[in-house]
Amino acid sequence: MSQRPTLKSVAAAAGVSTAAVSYAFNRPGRLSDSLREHILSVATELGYAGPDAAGRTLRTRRAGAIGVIFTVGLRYAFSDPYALAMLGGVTEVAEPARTSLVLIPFDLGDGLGDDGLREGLAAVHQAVIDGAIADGLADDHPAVLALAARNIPLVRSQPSAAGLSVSIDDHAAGVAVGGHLAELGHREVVVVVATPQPAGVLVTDVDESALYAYSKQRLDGIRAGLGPGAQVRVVSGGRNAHESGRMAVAPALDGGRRPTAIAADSDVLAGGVLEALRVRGIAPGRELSVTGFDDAEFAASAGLTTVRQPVRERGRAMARMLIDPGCTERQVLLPTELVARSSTGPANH
Amino acid sequence: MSQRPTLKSVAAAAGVSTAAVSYAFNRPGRLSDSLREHILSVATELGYAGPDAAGRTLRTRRAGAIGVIFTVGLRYAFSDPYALAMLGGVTEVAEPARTSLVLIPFDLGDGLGDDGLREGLAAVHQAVIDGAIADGLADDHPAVLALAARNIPLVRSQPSAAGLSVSIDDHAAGVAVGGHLAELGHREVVVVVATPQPAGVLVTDVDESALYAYSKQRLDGIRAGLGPGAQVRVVSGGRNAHESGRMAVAPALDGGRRPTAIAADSDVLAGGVLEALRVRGIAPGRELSVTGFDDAEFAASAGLTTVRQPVRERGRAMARMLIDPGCTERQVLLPTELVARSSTGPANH
DNA sequence: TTGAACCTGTTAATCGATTAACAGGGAGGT
DNA sequence: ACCTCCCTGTTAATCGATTAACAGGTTCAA
Repeated sequence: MSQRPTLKSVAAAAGVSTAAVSYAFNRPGRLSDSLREHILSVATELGYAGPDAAGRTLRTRRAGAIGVIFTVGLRYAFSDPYALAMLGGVTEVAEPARTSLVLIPFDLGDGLGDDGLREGLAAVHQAVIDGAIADGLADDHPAVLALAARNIPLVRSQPSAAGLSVSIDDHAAGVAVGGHLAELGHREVVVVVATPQPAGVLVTDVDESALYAYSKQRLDGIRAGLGPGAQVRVVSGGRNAHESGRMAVAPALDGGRRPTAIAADSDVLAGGVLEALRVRGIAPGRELSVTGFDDAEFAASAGLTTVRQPVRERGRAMARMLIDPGCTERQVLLPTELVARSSTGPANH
Repeated sequence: MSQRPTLKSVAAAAGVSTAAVSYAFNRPGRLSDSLREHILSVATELGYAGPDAAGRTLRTRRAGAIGVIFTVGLRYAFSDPYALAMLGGVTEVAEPARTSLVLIPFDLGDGLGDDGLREGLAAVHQAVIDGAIADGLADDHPAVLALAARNIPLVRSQPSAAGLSVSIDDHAAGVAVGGHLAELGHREVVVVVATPQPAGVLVTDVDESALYAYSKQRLDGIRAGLGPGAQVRVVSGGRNAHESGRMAVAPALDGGRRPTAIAADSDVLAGGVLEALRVRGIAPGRELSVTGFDDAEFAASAGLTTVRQPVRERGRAMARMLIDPGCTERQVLLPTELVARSSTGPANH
């Protein structure tokens, strides 16, 4: 008696078939007005608010939601300008389509046991979604593999054989940065990247095979753009955050030969680098060149040389692929553009 | 044959019961190692990635996800500092609990027909969640009603008879603002609020019954704090955004008698107000007083008098109520504090 | 008068999984 | 020799809904 009301119990109480109740909620017009009203009134009387979401999703095989997973821990996403712009783009498309956004956490933890891994990916398996977006994760990342194994459409941020993707040419963008620095005469460059570690965990001897996929490509591009003979060191201050960039400056400058340029993997990191330089009284562009990535809002006013990419449009395109049935594109390549500003200058003053 | 594999088909292929397959994935140890491995290998062979989320959710009645709905259109949330701080707090609790966050869009549209309404709330009904958070919406808002009718726990941002809530005393905070202004001698005050309209839609003659619940309370508080005889006008520039605050200044100053203070409903709005004053060459605090709400990060450096509230903690507390089984609190009241800075000063210079 | 077409409502199969209850067989204790 | 307990695996009920197919009754035109 005190059970939660269901379609069935409403039908019983109203003296009709379950089909009728279902129609009353989902297809007004399929029933006579009088019966529909009767059913609806019985429903409210019983405190029945409409068909249960789980039951309906199982039956119709439609969840009305798309999932999103990130490189960055979910709790940091809300302070990461890149992630926010991306999500904003996704929402622009999802909201008018009445589609919910499911932000899915995952935690690979330290225990690498198979079961521990499945545990950390519980939310990825559990998420009730019609499709998913994986941003920044490599194709062989466990969370991406888990998502790909579920037979739902998956949009990646790098082109992947025959799969859906929205990407930029990270390697070419890296070449542009490297080429720009090479033209200015830079031969000693430190690259600052984000890694999955918490912010503030400094890694000077970065294992390049463990880099985020996009970082690796940009790095290779920078090396190619700089040409042979250039010295490139990689430093990380943890996740993609202002603080990480700040922390990375000390090991960049103090260890061994001093670089003439620092190339950061994002504008947020570059912002931290610039701040650290200011504290040390080093003039960006004159004494030391700095580059960023993304062309975030503050980059222009900070005079930061960076690679512009249409982040918001990226989110839109990714969502479109999942939501718009008329969308036939499967692999979108977005343009990038090097924007030279005052934070870069000649290596030999 | 080309069907998506299911628990049943895997069981058939492996020559075992469906129960065995289920246990293989969910309860290692319930089966002998040999059988488990056999099942798992058959599963991978068939391309079966594990139990289907929809089916499992229906059976277990657990979704592993909580929903969030906002006052602000979802696509704006990602640029609203308040919303971001709130979401950040929610995530701090949800992520370690491997719980997904479902951002639910809703659209009341213009057509007020019953069916149109149900249509606009489709995502609210459809969302597969274990509980939900409604922030900023009044108890009688259609989206909140729809959510409340689903028999899942709902956390509101205002105390509501016997329901879960995490709130601040908006009225008292308003009184604090009003009292502060009254002490300084202000008798003509313009209150700037956010309304559901898009940014940039100016409303000078605000219908107070249509205000967001929290706005209404703060407004009443401000009136009470100012005491009898004070003149209060309400202006809105649309949704909670910098731009809205900027737009609101013209009608605030130009219409009729000139106020000596502007009280904004959020720091973001206040930021817009300050900018507009700067353009007009009016000195905040000396010629015209300005107050905000929230104590956002930039408020201190901008010298903005505001009401501090622990937004992040609010998100955490809301999430805890839904996720932590050991959480017994049902109605949490968070503290607020008036922070007087340089943007307010005596009315009679 | 005869169908055709439409309106309403029902029957019953199905979506994909979980888990209490049960049962057979060995191990081990007395 | 007998009883109990543990280990593995199965049976079968159930979670809450959707919808193709069908059927009885009207309506209406020819």
